Amino acid sequence: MAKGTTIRDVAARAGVSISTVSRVLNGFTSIAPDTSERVRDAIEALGFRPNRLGRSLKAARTHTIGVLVPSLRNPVFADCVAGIQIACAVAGYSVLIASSDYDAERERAAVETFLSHQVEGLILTVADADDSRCLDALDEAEAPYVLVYNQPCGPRPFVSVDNVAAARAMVERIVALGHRRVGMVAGRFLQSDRSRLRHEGYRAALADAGLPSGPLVEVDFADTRLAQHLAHHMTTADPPTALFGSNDMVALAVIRALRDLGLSVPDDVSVTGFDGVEIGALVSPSLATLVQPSRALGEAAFARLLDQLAGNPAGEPSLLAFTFRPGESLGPAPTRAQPQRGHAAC
Amino acid sequence: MAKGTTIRDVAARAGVSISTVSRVLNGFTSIAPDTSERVRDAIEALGFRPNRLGRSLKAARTHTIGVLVPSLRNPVFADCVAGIQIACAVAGYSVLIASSDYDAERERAAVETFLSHQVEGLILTVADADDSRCLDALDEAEAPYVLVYNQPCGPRPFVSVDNVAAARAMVERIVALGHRRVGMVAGRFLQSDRSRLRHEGYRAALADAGLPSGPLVEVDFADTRLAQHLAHHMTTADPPTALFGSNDMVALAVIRALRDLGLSVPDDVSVTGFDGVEIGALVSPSLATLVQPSRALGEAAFARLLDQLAGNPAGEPSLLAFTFRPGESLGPAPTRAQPQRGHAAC
DNA sequence: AATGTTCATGAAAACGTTTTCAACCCGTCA
DNA sequence: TGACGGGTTGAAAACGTTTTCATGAACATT
Repeated sequence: MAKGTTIRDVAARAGVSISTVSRVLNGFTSIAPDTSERVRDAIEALGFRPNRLGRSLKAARTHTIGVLVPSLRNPVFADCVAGIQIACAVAGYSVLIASSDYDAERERAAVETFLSHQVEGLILTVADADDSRCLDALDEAEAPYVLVYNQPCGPRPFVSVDNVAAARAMVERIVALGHRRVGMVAGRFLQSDRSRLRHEGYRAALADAGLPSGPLVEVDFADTRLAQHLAHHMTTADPPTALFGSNDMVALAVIRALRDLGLSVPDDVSVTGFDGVEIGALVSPSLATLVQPSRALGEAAFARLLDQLAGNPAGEPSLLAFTFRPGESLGPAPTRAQPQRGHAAC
Repeated sequence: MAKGTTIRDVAARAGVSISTVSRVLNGFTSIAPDTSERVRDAIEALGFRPNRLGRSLKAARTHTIGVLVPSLRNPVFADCVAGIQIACAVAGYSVLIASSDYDAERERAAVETFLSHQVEGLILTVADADDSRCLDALDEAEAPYVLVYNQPCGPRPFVSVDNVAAARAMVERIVALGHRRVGMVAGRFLQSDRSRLRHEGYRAALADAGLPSGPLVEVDFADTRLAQHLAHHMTTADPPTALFGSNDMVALAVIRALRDLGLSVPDDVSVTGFDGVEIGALVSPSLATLVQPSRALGEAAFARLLDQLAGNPAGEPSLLAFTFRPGESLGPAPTRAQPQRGHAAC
């Protein structure tokens, strides 16, 4: 296709009008068999590829959605996007993608761009689904969207697991193994409402068990000095025997940091994650975690969006089931006889 | 913006023609200050957002690129896409994304879709850059593109590391540690020309050292029965003492499989990877690997594409530097006294 | 006072489609 | 034979922009 073959060229070559070409392209009305064939030949010969800009402009349908996630570098989002892609490919939708890096301003910018592209809908994970300028913008523009991973209190459509219940389930398992002092290492609450909700579940589970909340360490998502932060809490008189990571990436970093501190997982400290990224099962010690069905979440989000596009009302809450995945990183609480210290020498 | 505010509405409200609105929007020609302000007010009041379809159609510029990778679930690609996204955001480009799942037919389909969207260029990783229908299609359409990770023999523009040299460097380090029998676990050659090139480097390094090539295990990317395949090779009379994985995901799976076989890494068998995905540094044993600058590759690919779009000629080869990252998975060859067997009992 | 020059603006064409409307050709039915 | 109807087709409008061209006004130059 020599850089700009248009429907007009096809029409000329086939000796018909552009209307006819358009018709064989979209094929709803009846056309004479030989005409159809001539047109098809011309299309083939010229390597004609319809220009979606023209088509979309006229038809007011782009068959394109926008997907916004905090970062593709967290496998949980990459997996979800993969799910979305699969569903989109099947349904004939294209995907515009952007990452916010957990930043509200970049969320805004991305949404703005998506809207100018006339996407038919959006799937997104935002920092805070109950207080989000970009979601306000979407509401005002009356643009269909579905949140994924976010679990707002408000009426916004979302697909996720029940974060509070899931975190609670996780912590209950920790407690059941005899741990009495359980800390949490969480992604920044301001950057992740999920982190906040999981903390809520964590506290509830501990409260139910009559246990105090352990230390809470809030960390940035790409924090390289995690060991230092942890050291502070692990060298007290009564350090936690288990740490609940608000997501798998955090949990894996925690395990690494503990090892750097000379602590053994799970012999000295147990660590659990949240998300169920595939890699957690491959590492050693394997990561005990709470599995979200990431790919299914993506697919469900898209299905939900299609529903909205079809004009169906919002529908039910869309909470998907989570599961627990056991792993070597979670063991019974160590006997209290000899609390471990951070460094052998002191 | 009430679902369809157009430049015409803005013009009407501001009491000017649409040409004038367009001009303040794009702002190259001079306009009277008060006119400009009135228009700007109208835009603000109506929440007007220019429709890119119209704009792109007329201007023949979409400011959009297409990105095609085998799978976002492999962090090496996710990282690269993240790099592309950063560069795109800076340059004001939008990103259409698709995954091929290592399948040539899906590569075709994705490229076809991208072209119909009138992307200005593409960045892609294909199964085989020297024999690819989808690249042929791009060449024929005269669409600008840059390969990333692929390293074709032919004249196609690419950005990557030198796979052969990098694999060779990796294997030289293995050999330097006393390993005499080095196997390779590789992604399917048909699905990954990188895998093929790395195998080439592996063989060259062994040949240089006067060593025979060890067993080669080709695996699918989502192979769950890796342990079975490996068992076959690890239970011979003279099993390899080191395994070179063609990428980090494979290497991590190998480590896991070896553990399932009752073998210790690195005491019984050393394992190395290729890619340098972040997670490899977090796991235990940490993965010795050859680091590709994935994010930089993405950024460089986009820079290169921009160059092409600006009409600059192809330019130099674009081979980025790789580095070696040590890790616990690679140790000295075990003394040959007592070759390990797969299972304790037999 | 006549003639340029510049500046600000509007009218209209154009981008590549889809879609409405009308027209034509043919055969069928009364 | 004349009206009717279905099956095919074309002409032209429309989608929301950008851009060319033309116009008029204000101003400076002779």
